[in-house]
Amino acid sequence: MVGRYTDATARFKALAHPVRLQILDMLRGGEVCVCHMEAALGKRQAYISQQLIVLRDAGLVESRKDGLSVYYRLVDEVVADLLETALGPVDDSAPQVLKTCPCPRCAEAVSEAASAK
Amino acid sequence: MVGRYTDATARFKALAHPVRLQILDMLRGGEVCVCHMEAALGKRQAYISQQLIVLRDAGLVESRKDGLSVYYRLVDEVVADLLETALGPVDDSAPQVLKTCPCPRCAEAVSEAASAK
DNA sequence: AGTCTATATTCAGTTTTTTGAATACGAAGA
DNA sequence: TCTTCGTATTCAAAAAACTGAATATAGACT
Repeated sequence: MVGRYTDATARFKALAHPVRLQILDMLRGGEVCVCHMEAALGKRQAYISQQLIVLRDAGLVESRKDGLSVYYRLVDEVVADLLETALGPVDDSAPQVLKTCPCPRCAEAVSEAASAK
Repeated sequence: MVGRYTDATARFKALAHPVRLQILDMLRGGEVCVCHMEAALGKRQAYISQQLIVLRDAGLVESRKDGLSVYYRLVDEVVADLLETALGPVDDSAPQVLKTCPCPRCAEAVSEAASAK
């Protein structure tokens, strides 16, 4: 009963940061690799990694390793609900594939688009 | 489009504090005066007032003056929704009337209970 | 093994937040 | 008007978070 507020506090604290919110917003559309975030946000990789650690320590995101890339995703529906309430509905107008992202997923999509020309 | 995350950040920042969360949780049951919070939380009045200012500046609560007392309430449903998601359903097991609260509302209720003996 | 690539961690300087003490303000009653 | 009561504000010291630079790690490829 005593940790009820401190748990929620830790969660909100992690949410209270514009870059971290932006990352979480990206994750609403599904899992995303770090290089993707780097390309999309225009921030240094080390910086993004730092914020991801904060998010993971707060129990908001989980990660999965696939080859060289690490993919992050939201932990559960509670997180998604908080984002929905705070940010509104998911905006999927942002591109899912980025030319400057080196991960296999993006590289493949980009080369396919090029050969389809 | 640019202030989208900074707005939400400010809101989360105000939420990211155990005492402020506890105050907001109280307000889920309806408006509450400052002296009530003082009695319920066991914190000094000045401290509570500080936290209320933070909550008001973040646009989470509003206040109403009635005689000597000031009553606070949640601003809108968005705030209530965030609390619902983060804290779970409203817990109305806590006493609405406190013997150590000097506001008219509580004083009256306490004296009634005494005379009903 | 050596190298490259994607990601993670450490560290220190700077800025921001937190907290408590002291004090100010405004309304109501004597 | 003087006092009391409930609430608000100011201030400074302590604690915490932010940010950027440098560096470490782990896996894949040659």
